[in-house]
Amino acid sequence: MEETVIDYKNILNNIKRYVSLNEEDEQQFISIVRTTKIKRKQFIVQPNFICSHQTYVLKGAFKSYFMNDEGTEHTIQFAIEDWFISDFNSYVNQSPASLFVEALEDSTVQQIAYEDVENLCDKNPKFERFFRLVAQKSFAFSQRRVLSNLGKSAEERYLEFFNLYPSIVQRVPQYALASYLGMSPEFLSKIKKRLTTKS
Amino acid sequence: MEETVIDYKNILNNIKRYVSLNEEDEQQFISIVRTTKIKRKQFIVQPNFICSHQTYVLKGAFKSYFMNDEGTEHTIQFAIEDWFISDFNSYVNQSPASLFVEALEDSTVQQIAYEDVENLCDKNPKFERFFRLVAQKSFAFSQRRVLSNLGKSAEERYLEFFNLYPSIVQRVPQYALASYLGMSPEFLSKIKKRLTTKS
DNA sequence: ATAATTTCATAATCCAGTTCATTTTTAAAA
DNA sequence: TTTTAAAAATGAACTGGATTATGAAATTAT
Repeated sequence: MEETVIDYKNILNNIKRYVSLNEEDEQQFISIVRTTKIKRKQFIVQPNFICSHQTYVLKGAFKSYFMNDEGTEHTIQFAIEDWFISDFNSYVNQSPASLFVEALEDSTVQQIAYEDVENLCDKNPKFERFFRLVAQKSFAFSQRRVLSNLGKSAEERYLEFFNLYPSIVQRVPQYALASYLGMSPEFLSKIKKRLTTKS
Repeated sequence: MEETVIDYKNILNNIKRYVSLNEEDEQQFISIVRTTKIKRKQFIVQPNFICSHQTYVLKGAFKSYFMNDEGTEHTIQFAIEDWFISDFNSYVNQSPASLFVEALEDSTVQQIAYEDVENLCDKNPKFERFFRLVAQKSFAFSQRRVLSNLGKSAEERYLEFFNLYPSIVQRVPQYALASYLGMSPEFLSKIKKRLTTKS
């Protein structure tokens, strides 16, 4: 038999970085959270289906990626513990997704549905505030990331990512990382060799 | 003597795409808006200064750009009538900007200050909602833009931009557009020639 | 108007990164 | 454990787009 004590501490702490919550607020939020196990290689978002949930990673690892007409995979984001992941465009507009979101390991996630979130925001302005701040910070963060890569060579991009997220580099397949960093897997391989033989 | 009847219709309609406003809401919002004229080549945001306002373009055109260590200009965004522009990362975190925002023409803008916005959101949940939705949509939009350029050649990126924003192509300097599209001005010139001689 | 400054066009050369083809290593499945 | 499949490494040949340089055209300022 499997242990099923569900832990809301992490996701609640995440929220509390932006707004303070009392006991009742916490209960309101918990009531819309659904905890699920996801097997490696399983998809939680797929193109043409509407992305109905935001997913918080309690344990495990995911990648989101776009597949273009030629069938080339373009990695958009990685998510490990304490990160959110989704096809945000599909989620916000409740329109068909263009991304895959796939588990890279057996994982446990906590999901909240679009409608429940909207209702919660309606009912309790603290959450309206939380989701405003999160969206703003996420947008700001994504712009900062664009900036920090501007004019950088492939090697510089790899080094920057390695310094920021060493644990992710170990954990995800190298071809997915190459794709995320905007280079071919062969070239990333070459870079890594250059770096190890150099030092 | 200069005419100074200030027009709030446009910026209010922009808000009303997301939330409905009664007379009092409108007054609340108008009270924090400041209308200013900006001369061509004037900066409204500069690196190391905190970006204290969001700027709505009532008339005119702007670009935001990043200058890297080698002094190369990287255009991030254009804004013409009915667009907002700022260094959003600096604005949201009230941290020093890394972008320039510069007027490309003599312009008229309407600005709202960070603190006033936060107070307004506190006071009136409609605006909390509005700024949540805007941030979410902006983030979603920026992600969509990234996707639509993935795996595209320089020519395809130019064509896509041209189809979406023909008026901007006419209005902004070509080197700035090239920089926005992530190519050298020489190469954009080559592309345009290729396209005109082809047809 | 006209001088000064930006912006745009064109062409030759060059290189960072891709593509393709093969081999080796690692990990999943049975 | 063995089999099978997926991922990583390696190297040779190639290319999209950058760089550099120079002149022409268009704006802006005087």
